[in-house]
Amino acid sequence: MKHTYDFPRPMVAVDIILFAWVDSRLLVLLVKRGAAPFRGYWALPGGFVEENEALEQAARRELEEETSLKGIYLEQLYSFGDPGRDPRGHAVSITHIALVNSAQMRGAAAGSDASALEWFPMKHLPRLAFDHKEILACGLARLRSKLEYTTMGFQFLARRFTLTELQEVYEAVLGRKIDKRNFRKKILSLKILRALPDRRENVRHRPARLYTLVGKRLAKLKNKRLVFSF
Amino acid sequence: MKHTYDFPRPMVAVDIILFAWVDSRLLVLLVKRGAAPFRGYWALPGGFVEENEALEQAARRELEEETSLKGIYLEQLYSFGDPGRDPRGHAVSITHIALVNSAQMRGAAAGSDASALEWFPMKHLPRLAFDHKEILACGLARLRSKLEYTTMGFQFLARRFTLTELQEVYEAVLGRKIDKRNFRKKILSLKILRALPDRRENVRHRPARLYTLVGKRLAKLKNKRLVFSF
DNA sequence: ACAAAAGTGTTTAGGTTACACCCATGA
DNA sequence: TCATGGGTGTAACCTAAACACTTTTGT
Repeated sequence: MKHTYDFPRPMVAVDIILFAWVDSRLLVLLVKRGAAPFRGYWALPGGFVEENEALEQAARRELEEETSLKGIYLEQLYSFGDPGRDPRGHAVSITHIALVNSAQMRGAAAGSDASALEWFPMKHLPRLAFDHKEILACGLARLRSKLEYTTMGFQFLARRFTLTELQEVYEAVLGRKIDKRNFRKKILSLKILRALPDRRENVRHRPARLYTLVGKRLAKLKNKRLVFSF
Repeated sequence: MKHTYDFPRPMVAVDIILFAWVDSRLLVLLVKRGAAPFRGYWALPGGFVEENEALEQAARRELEEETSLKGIYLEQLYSFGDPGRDPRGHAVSITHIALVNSAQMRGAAAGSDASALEWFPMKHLPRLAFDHKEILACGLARLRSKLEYTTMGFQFLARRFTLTELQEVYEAVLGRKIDKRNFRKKILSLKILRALPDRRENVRHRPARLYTLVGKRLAKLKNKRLVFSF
C-alpha cells in the first residue's frame, strides 16, 4: 500500500541512547547494521515513527522490540534533521535517552531477538553509522549535566543501593573522583534518601548500609545542586 | 505534483517562539490563523519543513518569511508529536526559541507581509491554537533556566547596554526583584563585561555607564552560575 | 532645589573544600 | 590477624544574601 501526499515529507524516526550501569562502567547499547547504508557499522537502536504514534511511544516501542525492555526511564534528547545525515533521503530523528540498571540490562539481553545487539563501554566505542557519534556525544553531555540537578543518576541503581554505589555512578559519568565524606554529606543533606535497616551481605569487609530514594516521583531538586568537589 | 512513499509519514513542521524585550516587557510574536483548524485563534509562527532542509534552516526561513528577520539568535527547544495535536493529521513539530532586542523587533514589524502578526506581552496572552500554550510554557521554562547559566539573556539587549537594563531583563524573565548591588557584584565578577567610556545620554538623571559583552561567541559560563538573590 | 536613577561596601550566614583515621566483616 | 572497603568530623575558605545612602544629571 502506497501513501501519497501533496508535499514531500521527510522520514521521521526515533533513535535511543540506552545507557546501562554495570560493573562500575557506563555502557551503551548498539545494533550492528546488516544492510546498506553503513552495513557492518554499529548504530543506535531506533526506527521509524508509525502513523499516529506519539514520539515517546515510538521510542518505547522500538526499544521493546529490540530489547524487550518495558517501563524504563526515557526522555527526549534532541532532534536531528540535517539533509545528508541519512544517505537514503531526508530523515529527521527525534533522539531519546534511556537508562537501565544492571538487573534490567541483564533482562534486556535475554529478551532480545536474533539481531546483533551489543553493549559497549563508553570508553571504547566502535565506529558509528550516520551521525550517531554526534548524537551520543550530545546524550552524554545531557546525562552529565542532569546528574547535577536531578535524580536521573539513581536510575542506574536498584531500588536499594549503597552510598558507594551511588558515588561510583557520579564519578563514572562526571569522569572525576569525588571526596567520599563530602559526597555523603551533600547527598544526605538533600533529605532524599532513607537509610534502611538492612545492609549488603556476603561481602568480605564491613557491610554497607542500604538506602532508598524517598519520593518516588522526585525529579528535580528544589534549589539544590549536586555539584561535587574533586 | 504528488509524493508517494511505501510507508506513511507524519507531517514535519517547525514552530518558533520569538521573544522580544521592549519597554521592560517580555513579548512574544503570534500569528492570527485565517483558516481552519483554529481559525481566528492565535498561533506561533511556523510551517512545514521542506525537502532536504535542515531543521534550524527551516525555522530561520519561516521566521524570515513572516518577519524579514535574519541572523537572529535561535535554538532548538523540543519536539512535539502527539497524535491529535493537529486535527489535520499526524504532525511532528520541532519547536525553536528565538530572541530579539527592541531595535530588531521594530525592524521585524516593518518587513512583515500582510498577515496578521501581533506582539503579545507574556502576561496577557490570547487563546492559542493547537498545543501552542504548552509549547510556550516549555519555551519560557527553558529561557528562565538558561538565563542562569548562559548569556542568552544578553540577546535581548543592544550591543551596548547598561547594567540596569540587563538587570531588568533578568527580573522580568525570572519574575522577581533582584538586589542591585548583589546583581552588579556578581555580573562584574564573571569578567564577561567591558565598561565603555561612553554613557547613556539625554536622560534627566545621572547617565549610566555602558557595557558590552566580551568574547563574541561566549555561550556558557564556565563553572559559574547566575543565580541571584531576591 | 528637586526629581530620578546611578552607583557603591560591609557584615553575616551558609555552603564547599580539603583532609586521615578507625570500624566491621570474611577469609 | 590481615585485607578490604565502610564510615565518620572539623577547620579554612568562599560565595550568597541582606541592607541604605551618596552622586550625578536635567529641569
